[in-house]
Amino acid sequence: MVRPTMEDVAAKAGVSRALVSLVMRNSPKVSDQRRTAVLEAARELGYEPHVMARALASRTSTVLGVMVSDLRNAFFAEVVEGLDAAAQAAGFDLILNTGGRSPSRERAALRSLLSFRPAGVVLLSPVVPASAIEDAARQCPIVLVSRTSRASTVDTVNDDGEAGAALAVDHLVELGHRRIAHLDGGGAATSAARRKGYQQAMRGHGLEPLVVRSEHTDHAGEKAVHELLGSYDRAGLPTALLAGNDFNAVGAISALEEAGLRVPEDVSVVGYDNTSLAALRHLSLTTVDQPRTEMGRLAIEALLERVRGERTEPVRHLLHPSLVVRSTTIAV
Amino acid sequence: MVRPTMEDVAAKAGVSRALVSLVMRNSPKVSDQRRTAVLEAARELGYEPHVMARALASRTSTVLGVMVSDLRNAFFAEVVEGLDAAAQAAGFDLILNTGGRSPSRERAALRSLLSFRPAGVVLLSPVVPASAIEDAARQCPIVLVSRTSRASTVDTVNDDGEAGAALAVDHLVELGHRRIAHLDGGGAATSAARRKGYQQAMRGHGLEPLVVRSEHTDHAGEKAVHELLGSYDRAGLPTALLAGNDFNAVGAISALEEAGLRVPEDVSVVGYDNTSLAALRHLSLTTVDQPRTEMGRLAIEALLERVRGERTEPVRHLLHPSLVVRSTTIAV
DNA sequence: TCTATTGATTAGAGCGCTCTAATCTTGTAA
DNA sequence: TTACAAGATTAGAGCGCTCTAATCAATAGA
Repeated sequence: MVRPTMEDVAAKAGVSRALVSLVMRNSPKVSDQRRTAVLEAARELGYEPHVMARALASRTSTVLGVMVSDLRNAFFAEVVEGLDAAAQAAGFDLILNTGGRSPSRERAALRSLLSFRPAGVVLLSPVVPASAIEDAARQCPIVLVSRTSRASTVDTVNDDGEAGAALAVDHLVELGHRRIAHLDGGGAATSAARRKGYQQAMRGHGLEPLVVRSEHTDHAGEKAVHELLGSYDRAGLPTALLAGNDFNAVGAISALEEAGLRVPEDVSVVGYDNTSLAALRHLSLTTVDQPRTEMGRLAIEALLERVRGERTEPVRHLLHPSLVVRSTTIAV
Repeated sequence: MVRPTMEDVAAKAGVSRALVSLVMRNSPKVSDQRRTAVLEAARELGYEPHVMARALASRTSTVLGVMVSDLRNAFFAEVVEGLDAAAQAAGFDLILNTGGRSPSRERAALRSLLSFRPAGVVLLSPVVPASAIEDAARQCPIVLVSRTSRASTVDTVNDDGEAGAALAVDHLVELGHRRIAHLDGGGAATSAARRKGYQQAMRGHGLEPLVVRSEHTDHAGEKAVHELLGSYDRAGLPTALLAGNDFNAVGAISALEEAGLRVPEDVSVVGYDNTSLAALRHLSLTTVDQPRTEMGRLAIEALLERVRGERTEPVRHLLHPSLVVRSTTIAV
């Protein structure tokens, strides 16, 4: 289990440790002859540079911290995939943590990430207070995904939830719907924008908004529909629902079908996020797509710009969502 | 962005660096008076030990590498959650990579993990050849999840796919089904065991196995059902399907319903993995549950046993799956 | 009073690397 | 032949920490 060091490679190749270091960093100022000899020795010994020692000596890190609230949520998992792809492409490695939507656990997770002295940290929909984020930003560049910030030291990557919700409302109105309810995402960081976009779009069409408080789970979606069913008779029921996210939409669909209402014939349903769930032929959910891979890419990009000192002004990426029309929406 | 070091804390507290080191490691041989002073100084400066420097100096790592083939698969994402929880509890951090089911990318990912000199590495359903894994095992303890190995240097954590498939078959037979087809998982590492368990269970019940080649995606599930529909007339069609995993099952259900067959009235369907997908009320898929959190926990435990030198013999965890009966299976 | 003894503290080397500055080689121009 | 520039190589300090061994202080025993 004891791995060779640069010293071993140097001895084997008959050169100095410094020369091996130069070769390992692809320095151009090494003769071809020596380079070959060093590479050969390294290969024979199975030598690979020790990333941590390198980080310590060079005072630069190739590690990026990622805190994700919950990997079980397909949306987050897919953003992490995007982060990973972008990080790998840039030669960075991710150290990953989950915070479980608990402020105290998130705090510990963040502290743990920072103790690696990472080049930067990505926080995926964190629930810690803004002050904790600003404290962290004093230690290394921070990018927030799916959460906004006013601090000039942190960058943010979000989808334009207002636009996304409006997209969905426009689509439904175009299909002739007029009674369109929104199942609100509750405490989720993205809820406010989606709700606002919904309300504005409704009013823009001269329609009355109807917001039902809910959460980003399928169970909450069911409950919200039950509430609606309890409050309205069949004729007064909304003909379309804009759910807070895909999970919520699936729950809503369940409850509707259980109540004998067909989707989309009786009620149209639109989700949000376009998770892999929505794409399943079996569900074929009309939903608003957030470009997750792109979000991951932009987050890494923003981080690296700060790392390289290319920028000190904050950047606020507001990605344009797009509507993916599938089978859960239909003309009224 | 320049963070305080142990030296700074020592200066502020008026003690030596070594003493600060002792305090940071909770050594009992420090007087209460000094401990308080050091802790106070650390707090004021916002000092946190540098994990990498610590790793280098102590020649021990608190980092565990994790390579996951694909985070989009909810099963893997949930195992990673389990790994993270167990690692956090033991004071370890995860560095995470994706390999994208490509041997070359997995190789690079693994190399990248090893260059951190981690205490151990967890490989989640890797597709690299066994030799690459054994090479890695020469550098640090390796645990394989959802993949078997004969090497005495690597530990494995798997669910008992044979037992799981048999559980499903038994359930279906008990419901009166006799024509039960299996949609095979193709190249996936877990496929062979599930197929074997299915075949043995079928023969055990005096039934003829029928294996349809498929993959672990919903699209492949649809295709497999189309094949079945093309090969059998309505009367000869299997009355039950055991899919390779949940995604595959969902695809199969779609195709069945599209063909005018109701699930479960006409055809019962059983999935595998019990991903969050299966639990959605809307699908309510009968499926075989793998204890993912437990798998993550056992993987970390096995790793740490090797790290601590408590064990050199390989361990082969074969977890007992359980059947979760929901709404996609019914008596014939 | 002097020496053990115990517990608390610290000096200093070293982990595996990078980086600056110094040194060693060549080739070339005068 | 000498001087010098340019390129190739290396010595050595240092990154922030741990760890061993040494030192120091305070108490106890003779």
